[in-house]
Amino acid sequence: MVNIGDVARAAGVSRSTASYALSGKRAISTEVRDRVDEAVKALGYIPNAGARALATSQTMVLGLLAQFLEDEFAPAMLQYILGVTDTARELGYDILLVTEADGAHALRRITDSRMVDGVVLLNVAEHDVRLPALREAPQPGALIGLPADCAGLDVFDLDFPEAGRMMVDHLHALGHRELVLISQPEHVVTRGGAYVWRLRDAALEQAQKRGIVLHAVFGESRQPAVGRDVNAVLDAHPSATGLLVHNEAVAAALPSILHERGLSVPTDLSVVGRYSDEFAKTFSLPFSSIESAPDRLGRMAVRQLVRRIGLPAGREEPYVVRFISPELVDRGSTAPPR
Amino acid sequence: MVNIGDVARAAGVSRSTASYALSGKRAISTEVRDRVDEAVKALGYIPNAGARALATSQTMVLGLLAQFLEDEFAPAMLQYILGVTDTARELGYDILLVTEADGAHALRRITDSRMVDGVVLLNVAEHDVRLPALREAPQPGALIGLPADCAGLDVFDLDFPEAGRMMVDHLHALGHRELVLISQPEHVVTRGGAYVWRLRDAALEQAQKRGIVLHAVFGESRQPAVGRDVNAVLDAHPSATGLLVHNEAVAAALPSILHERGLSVPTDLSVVGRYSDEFAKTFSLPFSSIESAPDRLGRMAVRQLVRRIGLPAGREEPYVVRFISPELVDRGSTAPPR
DNA sequence: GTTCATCGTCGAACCGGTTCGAAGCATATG
DNA sequence: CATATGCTTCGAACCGGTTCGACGATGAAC
Repeated sequence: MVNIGDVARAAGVSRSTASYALSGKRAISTEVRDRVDEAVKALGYIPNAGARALATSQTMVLGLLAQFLEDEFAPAMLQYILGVTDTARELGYDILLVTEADGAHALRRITDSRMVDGVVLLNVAEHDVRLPALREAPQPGALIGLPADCAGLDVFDLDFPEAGRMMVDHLHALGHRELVLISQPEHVVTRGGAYVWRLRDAALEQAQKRGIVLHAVFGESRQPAVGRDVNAVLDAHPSATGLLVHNEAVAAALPSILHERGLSVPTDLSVVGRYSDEFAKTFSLPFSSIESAPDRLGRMAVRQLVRRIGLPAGREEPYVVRFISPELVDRGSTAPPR
Repeated sequence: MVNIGDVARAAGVSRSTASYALSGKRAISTEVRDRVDEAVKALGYIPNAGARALATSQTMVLGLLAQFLEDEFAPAMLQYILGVTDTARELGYDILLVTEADGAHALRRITDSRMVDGVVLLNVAEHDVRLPALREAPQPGALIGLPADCAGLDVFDLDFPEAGRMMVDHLHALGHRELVLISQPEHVVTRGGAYVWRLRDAALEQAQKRGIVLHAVFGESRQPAVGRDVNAVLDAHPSATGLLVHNEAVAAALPSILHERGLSVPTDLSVVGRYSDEFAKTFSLPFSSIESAPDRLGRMAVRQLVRRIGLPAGREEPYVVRFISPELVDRGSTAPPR
């Protein structure tokens, strides 16, 4: 393989001069620079990443730690991953994707061996076991998902409480007085998915504030349990006129279920969901919903991470915790109750 | 950061001895080995990946080139990715995930800079532009998806022609004599997704051989076009008694569509799909289908790639093209026609 | 009591970049 | 004419591992 020595020889200069000509870190005569550029092209020279990493202690690679937990909706994850990889590439970074079950161990491995310049954590839990490892790591990290303790970390997430309030207010304003909220399965919550609680608590509080009834239940995430469960919920609350769905599997199954029950939307029942735009498009869900914009979160996290990596040693900017505001996309699935 | 020199000093030996003690490539007294192991633990030593890559010209990283093409079903991709990452990790490799639009360029970048020891290509097209770049690369590569020319590459794919024949034969055996096949959108094919053609051609041929009628059409992949299109297809072939669905978006939309038309499965219409098991579970599709087992393909590709990486220089084993046999999972959506 | 293997360890070189200090040279300055 | 200045370029050291050749010590063989 051709190395910088070959380039230097072909251009008739020393290795250091070739290096400076390419990096532009010192003044080089245009004549020499042209000769070096020519040699690079002629020989097809591409710097060796390992050698460069060793010399500069920069790998231009970011770690992306995704954990695929059972009973969480996997396809949604892909949107985050794409947001992260695309943005990273725009900024000159590649992505090391880690899906190991033992996230803390994997994190230590890639940070301590200096394979990456920084790390993005996906699907962060309330008390995420990866956080202690990340805080000890020599590289900075950014989180997608809000944990209990954000100290020393940049955190990005959807404003779930606000999403809960918006869903309630939207239906309240239309005149609804009894609603049902179907959340993710309860074991998603106990495992640390606090976003479920945050939306739910805020929705309950807002309902109380508005003086309306909100039945909050946990849904299933797999068929055939989903169908049975949703039917049971609807049977249990026959007078409810609005449905809030914070559960992709339930949302996906809902059109068929309502059809079977002879209910039409929004005449018989108003429905508001909470899932990504991409999800709605792919599965043709006709429900108004609060977008979660996973690609935007990925983009923000990488931007901030790269900014922090670029900070001169010693200088530490304040860490940010940033929530994106929920937006309700109207697909015509809500109306005043009958 | 602690390096091997620190370990050597703590153990009272030379750097080379410490290295040999850790790698086991030369005989070392148990006493020294224990002292070195102790020092490693006490100092928390983890070798620098860049330095090791430079010295050994092995990075223990595999490149994974995924391309997210418009109008192809993205969530399916995730299953491949997981099969690849999990298997790679089992074999000691990490994964560099590349999703750049210009795949050939990205491939050259990561191979020529020696960031990876090998490459897995996902979603390979009939005349994939990445293949010339891969053939010139110094590292081996494995493909998931069958291109026109497999020379010098290990290739893995589902046996799509056999899948097409199985779908036809299954319904033919039940007594059906007029079928409709809905494939992926036509522009997926023209862009190089030859698997669509391979299944379709084999199905048509098999239908002819059995002496039955098969109407082969291309479906849409996005709502609301999917719904309109499927309804039009059903209207156009009112006497067809069986439906073959090689299109995730159509499969996902089908339950609602059939419900609206007042058709029940399998009494009025028999349906056979072709999608992954995971897809069927997540979206509660009640259709018998041919599994594509994306995780198994990912696993096979990585296994073979790692085997080839381990081959001593100069020795070249014959390249393999391996198809996994389709399996029809019966979910009770087929029956003799009325 | 030499000679010869064998075993365990060390020093030095190497992988391929980057970067620091210094040196050569032409030109401007006193 | 001697010195200062700025612009280019070079040599050498360094990043942190691995690996080759050599060397001293120990025990066996003759």
